[in-house]
Amino acid sequence: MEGVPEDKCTLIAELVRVLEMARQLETYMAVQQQQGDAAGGDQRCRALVSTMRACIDRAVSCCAEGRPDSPPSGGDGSPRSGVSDQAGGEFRGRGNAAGQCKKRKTLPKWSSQVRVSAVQDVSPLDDGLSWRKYGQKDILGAKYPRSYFRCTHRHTQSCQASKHVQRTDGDPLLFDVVYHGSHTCAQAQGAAARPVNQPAQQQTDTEQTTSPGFQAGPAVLPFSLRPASNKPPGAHDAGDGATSSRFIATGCTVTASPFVSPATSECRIVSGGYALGGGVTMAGVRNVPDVELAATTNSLMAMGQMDFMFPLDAASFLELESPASYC
DNA sequence: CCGATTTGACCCAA
DNA sequence: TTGGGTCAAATCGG
Repeated sequence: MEGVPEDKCTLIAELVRVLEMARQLETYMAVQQQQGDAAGGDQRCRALVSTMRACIDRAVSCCAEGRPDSPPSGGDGSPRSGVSDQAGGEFRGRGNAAGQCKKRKTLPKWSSQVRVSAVQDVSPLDDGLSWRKYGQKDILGAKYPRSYFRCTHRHTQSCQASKHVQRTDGDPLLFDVVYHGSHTCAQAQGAAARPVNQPAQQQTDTEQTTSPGFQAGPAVLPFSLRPASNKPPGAHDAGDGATSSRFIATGCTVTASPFVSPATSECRIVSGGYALGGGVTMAGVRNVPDVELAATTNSLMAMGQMDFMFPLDAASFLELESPASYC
């Protein structure tokens, strides 16, 4: 976080280029639509896409190479978000008589971004697992409070999983979801709880196709967005594996939410955990192009428009983005 | 009555 | 000292 290393400069440059191209692409497409000029525009679009991919490729390479020193804020990753809920979280905490955890232990963590179709529509945030809200906090500089969830079975099954959810400032429809630790409870055993950063977990493919089905039931709406009525009825061990893990299994960027409302919702994994790489923090990985850009709305939102095209080349492109490959 | 949510207070890392 | 993360009592709802 101090000086900007060369790698990062390159990275930034590449990202800027991609951004610019995205804008151009957007413009071309808009023109196409108006003029019905499919031929010429199409070629230009292809060229742009190709170049963009190359840029992203280089950017990802930069990430990978710069990784060793990438833990930007402190060795263990984000300094603030260090998690204290580890196994046996019960004995942590104030007073901490046990005193066995002087330092907050950092669990593997990864984040995703979830876009909802409407402010009150938080169903895409349901990852199929049962979470219990244990806190909410206003975050300095953030418009919206951050909600804290932990696995419902934390005490009964010592499941360490927890997650933080927060609306992004720029886009109220976009949520930042940060997962800490992986589910070890029974509901996760089935299929769900695999950390999204475990790409080998290919069991998600089936879920993908069934996504609407498992969601059909009462959705978990663990957010305070909703009116006072609490307790989402469907929040228990659905065991329906529909979790964030599916995101990662298919790559980092998934458009058209695999979850509930594919039409409008959108989820994307922002980062891989550093469990694999042993040091890459989310902050570091957030440099992944489409991710960061998507999170940063405003003028950068042009990238958001591009999402639809990534899946076209998803195979190769996503490989680059697979957290395991560089995290 | 039981389990989930809310919310103020506390703990701890930076 | 500050602010993020967590605890736990109070409250709510089925």
